[in-house]
Amino acid sequence: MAKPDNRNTTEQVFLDAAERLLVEVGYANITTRRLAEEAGANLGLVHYYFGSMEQLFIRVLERFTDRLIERQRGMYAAPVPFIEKWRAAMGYLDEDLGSGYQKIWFELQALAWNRPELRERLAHVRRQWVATVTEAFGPAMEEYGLDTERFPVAAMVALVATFNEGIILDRLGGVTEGHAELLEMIDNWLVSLEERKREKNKGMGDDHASAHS
Amino acid sequence: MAKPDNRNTTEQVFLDAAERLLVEVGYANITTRRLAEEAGANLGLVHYYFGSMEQLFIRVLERFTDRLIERQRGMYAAPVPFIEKWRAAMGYLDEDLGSGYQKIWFELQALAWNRPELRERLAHVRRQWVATVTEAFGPAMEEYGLDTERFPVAAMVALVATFNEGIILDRLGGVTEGHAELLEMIDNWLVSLEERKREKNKGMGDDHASAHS
DNA sequence: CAATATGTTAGTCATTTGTCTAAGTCAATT
DNA sequence: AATTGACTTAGACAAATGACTAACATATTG
Repeated sequence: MAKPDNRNTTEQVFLDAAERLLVEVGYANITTRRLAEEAGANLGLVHYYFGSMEQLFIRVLERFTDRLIERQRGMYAAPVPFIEKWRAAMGYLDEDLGSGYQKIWFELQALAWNRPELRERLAHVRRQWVATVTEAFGPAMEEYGLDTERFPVAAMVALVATFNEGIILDRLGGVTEGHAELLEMIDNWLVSLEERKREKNKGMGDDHASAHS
Repeated sequence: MAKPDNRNTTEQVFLDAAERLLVEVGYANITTRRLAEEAGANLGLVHYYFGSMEQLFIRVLERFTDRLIERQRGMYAAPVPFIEKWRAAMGYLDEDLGSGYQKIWFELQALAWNRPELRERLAHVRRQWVATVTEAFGPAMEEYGLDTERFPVAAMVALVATFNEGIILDRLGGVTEGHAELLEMIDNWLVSLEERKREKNKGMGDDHASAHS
């Protein structure tokens, strides 16, 4: 298959094929032969590169989660207003559905429910995700003047994390009812918070707002 | 196995065994032989009663969702204050985790991602769930004096539905961080809404509040 | 060029899989 | 007690599975 390059290439070909099959048929229906066929490679190579299907799935998970965290970090670290980060994040909901990212992600989760080894890594990813979002939420909530006594940052982050997962789960099941209303409600709320913030800033010296353009 | 009773008994024995295996090993690791062993029944009976594993899973899903919807309906139809319904619903989050209900439920969902036939039924259950919750939320939000223009009932129901699913998903992966804070935040909020309601009622004639005890 | 490490192929192996059948058991009805 | 029908059993079958190996090809290095 991948003659010109080093060992890494064929390995990636297998991981790519595995991701495609996760989208198409789910983890339970992936066999060594099916994987080899999808990768356009020989059956024996699966054993040569990964040793077993179990190890292959671990590699798929590692590569996938690395990319996921990197993207998440990049998005929230960008120097743009919070509402734009939010909209970018919500945009991924649609984008990732079409690309099959979410199917891969949730197939790996379902696989991990029955493999303690994988669960550990999943939990780790989730912790990094929460940490990243928390870093963005803390300052944003302060800017917006939200009462973090009544609405702790940890609670808000947990709310966002869970309802995001729920939305994805719904969509994988073909359900979209209520999603648009929900996202619109939140967006409207953020817009009102932005407006309130701007008025407040104006109240105590508007040199900050006007000095920019 | 189940000699004394009619055909129904052995069938239920298989369905019970299937649920137990869904909890223990997941749908992907259930084979006809393993199922028969778990049920303490003969291998051939699987074919006799269900024809195939596919059909068996359909029966498991049907029985399970029927019970789920019935419970949900009963809970929200009870003539108690909304906050009590809410607390009962949140109580199920812990209860169902211990009993394995959530594992069964999500294994069936994961199975359905790759079986259009099952997806249909899942979506149907979800619609009934939303309908039931909406019936309880509409009146409650009105009582609490929430602005349903800014916070549409459909959006709030979708929020609750999705974050619930997300919490369950987290817990199946062994993650519980932030959940307590989130549930506490919501509970506090509901308590404050209850108080506000009581004060408002007092303001416009307190015969309603005092005439009770 | 020879030697060596790396990558690939075709094919084998023992198990396990889902499905199906023919023979058997047993209780209720006639 | 014989017959009927529902229920159960042991066993068989082809097909598919994961794991593995010995031989071959290729590229890299000395």
